[in-house]
Amino acid sequence: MSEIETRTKILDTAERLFAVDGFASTSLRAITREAKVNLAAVNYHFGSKSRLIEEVLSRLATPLNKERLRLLDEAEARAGDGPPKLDAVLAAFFGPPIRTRTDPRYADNLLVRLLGRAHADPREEVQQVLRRLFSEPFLRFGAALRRCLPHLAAEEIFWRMHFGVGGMVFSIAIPEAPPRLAGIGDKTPDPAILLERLVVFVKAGLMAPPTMGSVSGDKPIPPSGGDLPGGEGLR
Amino acid sequence: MSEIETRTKILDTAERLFAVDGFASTSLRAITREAKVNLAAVNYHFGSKSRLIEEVLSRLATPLNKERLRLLDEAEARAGDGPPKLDAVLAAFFGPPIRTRTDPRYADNLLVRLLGRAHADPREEVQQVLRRLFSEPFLRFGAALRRCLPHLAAEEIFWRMHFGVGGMVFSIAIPEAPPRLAGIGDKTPDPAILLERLVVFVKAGLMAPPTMGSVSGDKPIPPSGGDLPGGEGLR
DNA sequence: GTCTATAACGGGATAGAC
DNA sequence: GTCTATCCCGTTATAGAC
Repeated sequence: MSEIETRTKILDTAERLFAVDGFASTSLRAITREAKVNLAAVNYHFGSKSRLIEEVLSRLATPLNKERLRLLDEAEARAGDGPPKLDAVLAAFFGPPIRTRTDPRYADNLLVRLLGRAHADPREEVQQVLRRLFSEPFLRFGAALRRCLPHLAAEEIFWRMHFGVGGMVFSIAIPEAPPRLAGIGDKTPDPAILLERLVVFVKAGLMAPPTMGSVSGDKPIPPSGGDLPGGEGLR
Repeated sequence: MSEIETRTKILDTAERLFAVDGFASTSLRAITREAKVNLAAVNYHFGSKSRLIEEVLSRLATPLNKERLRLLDEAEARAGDGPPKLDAVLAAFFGPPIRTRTDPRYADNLLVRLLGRAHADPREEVQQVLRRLFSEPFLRFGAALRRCLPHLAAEEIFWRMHFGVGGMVFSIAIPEAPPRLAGIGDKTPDPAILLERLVVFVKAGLMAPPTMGSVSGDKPIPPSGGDLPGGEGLR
């Protein structure tokens, strides 16, 4: 068996198992057993489990980011000198990951689930990889959104976008809880419909009026640290 | 040392470590070391790590649910026979977990972080516990929201609520990624402000027009919102 | 009830034959 | 490059002393 095949088989299998069971619960033994390769091959090709995780993530992030940025570029080009359309920006961001379901390799939302696992992983090494892979596209989308929503502080856009990412990750990527919780049924609905629901939801959330002041019922704490507006702020 | 003290010390320490490092990455050794109790005490008092996790979760869920439902009852009482106010319902749902930061035991958003870890955990046993603990309150809030938003299909409300929960969990509960990703700085902002941002965001999302694919017998959304490039996207 | 000691197991990593 | 065999460690769990 050629070296490349082995490497790829490991990556493919690891990707699937990581997405379904999480990184911590997936052992190298399970991966190599399913991939029908030898246990030692992982360390030979990747050096360690950590670096295998890193490889898996960066292999999927590269085309994903490219596609997202391509769509964003298109949206900005269509808008000329003005701000791009909010719908187009959101579709460029949320569309590519969700549409990967049409790729047979990523059936069952494998890619989005994997992203969810990574985002939820507490280990600093995983978080580092995520920052390395996604910081730049995230910043570009942040900039585009600021142009769409000039009345909002950059910090507010940032957090609202994070709520949206959280929504995607939690509802689609980590499908354990949602479907059964409320007795709606066992099956996750068609991802295309979820995408539409999500974009509608996030768009409305982004277009909400700026946040100011504190929600009733919460008594503020002596301001030793954080203060409301601006503060540490944005560049 | 009394039996109760030991048990409680284990619960307190486990809670903190689980919240910070996740369930899988926290060993019983780490817990007993920090709690200054014997390793075997965990198995003596709880039987297994799984049941310790269950205990930790149910200990925090009980008062949390009680408070949430109390606030919901109040909101419904204030509304008389009409539907409760949407703001009040959302504040009843999101407020209690976030406000736990004023409890010194849950400083640093420990409670919400723990909820996040649990929701993101792939293990069926953990998901079972979550369903057991949170199904009933979740259904009650779902019913209240349906009364606030009678034009939305129950399924749509359900998913939008999940997006909101995802937003909370991902942005507040799992703080590894957000603050640093976009160069906004290292510190998580004041949770009171986050709560308000979140409520504003979720409220707007809930009040968005129905999604096109929804089963509610309603008018389709304005088509200006639905253009998702990429063809495959929506049906 | 609590702790010491250890069992029983599975994990990741590695040396060395081929 | 690949595989076999093995190492060493940390894990949960348990048996038995106190």
